[in-house]
Amino acid sequence: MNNLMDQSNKAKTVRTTSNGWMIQRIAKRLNDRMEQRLAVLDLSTQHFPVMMTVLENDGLTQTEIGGKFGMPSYAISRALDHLEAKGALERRQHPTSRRTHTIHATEVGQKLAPQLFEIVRLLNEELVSDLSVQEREMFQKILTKLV
Amino acid sequence: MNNLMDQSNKAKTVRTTSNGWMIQRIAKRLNDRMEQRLAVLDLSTQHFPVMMTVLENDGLTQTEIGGKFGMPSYAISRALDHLEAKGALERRQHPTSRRTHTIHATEVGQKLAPQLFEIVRLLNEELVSDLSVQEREMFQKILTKLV
DNA sequence: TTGCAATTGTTGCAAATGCAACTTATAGAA
DNA sequence: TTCTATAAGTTGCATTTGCAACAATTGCAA
Repeated sequence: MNNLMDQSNKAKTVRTTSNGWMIQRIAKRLNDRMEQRLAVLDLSTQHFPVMMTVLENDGLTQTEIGGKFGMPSYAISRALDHLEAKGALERRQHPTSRRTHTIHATEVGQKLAPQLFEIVRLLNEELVSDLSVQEREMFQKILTKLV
Repeated sequence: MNNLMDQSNKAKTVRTTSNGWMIQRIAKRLNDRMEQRLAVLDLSTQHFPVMMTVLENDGLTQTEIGGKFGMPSYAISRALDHLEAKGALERRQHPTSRRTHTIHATEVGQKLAPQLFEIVRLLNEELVSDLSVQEREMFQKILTKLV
């Protein structure tokens, strides 16, 4: 009986102090909000990092894109299918390798950029709205260390 | 042309400074490791919070469990199906409401508790292993504020 | 020069998930 | 007392995702 009280207390301690659990909670909330805002642009959080990576580096291969943030090739392929279908990106034949594509933003894709940046800015602002300036600086420093 | 350089630089800035993006990266890594460790116990990250909630509060209804951490009823139902099938939890008839269940940990479920606590402890330790004591304290304080 | 292990990317299929419709039951307004 | 809106929970179905098999291609060791 005392042992069950121990377990109950431990479970409560996990819920209230586990950094991992809190990060998951926060990440889920962020992801849900991100999905909402991206849906308006006919995008999802699967498309977003691909789009952003190509906006930063025009001409990467699919393997390189996936390598930038750990997304498997089948998911890259599917995200590109969607982004290509909506005219935001295009696959081009690699100059020297017939089995490889290079991925390029189109004008449509470039026009998405400011909207994506704005979504990011707003969600990040909302995320830290209750933190002091010092806490914000420390938070970013720590996150940078953990990534 | 200059505008494309701007967008490329902005995309890079997002990648390297966005708290939201970094949180998503960290959360994904944590989730992946959690899935790995839970798989050994024939559990997933969908089952974990349900199990932990019941270990903390024996006898909650499904609606109450879902309300604790924002999990929809159909997902609670499915997680309970699995946990019940593996003998870790049991649904009981609510004493005064025929359409409601109360959820209880079984002995099998209670035996899972120390293993779950240990998984949490190890992953949390690994998470902050590169942080100083001061950074760890600040990090937890900030996360508690953001949740 | 040749052969094969590895690479790049795609896709079929099974499993998981999101959603809405559904059933049974109940609280409370009329 | 009766009726209905809401509640608790389940599940069918469409969509998404994970995985592994696959085709075409290439780099490099033998």
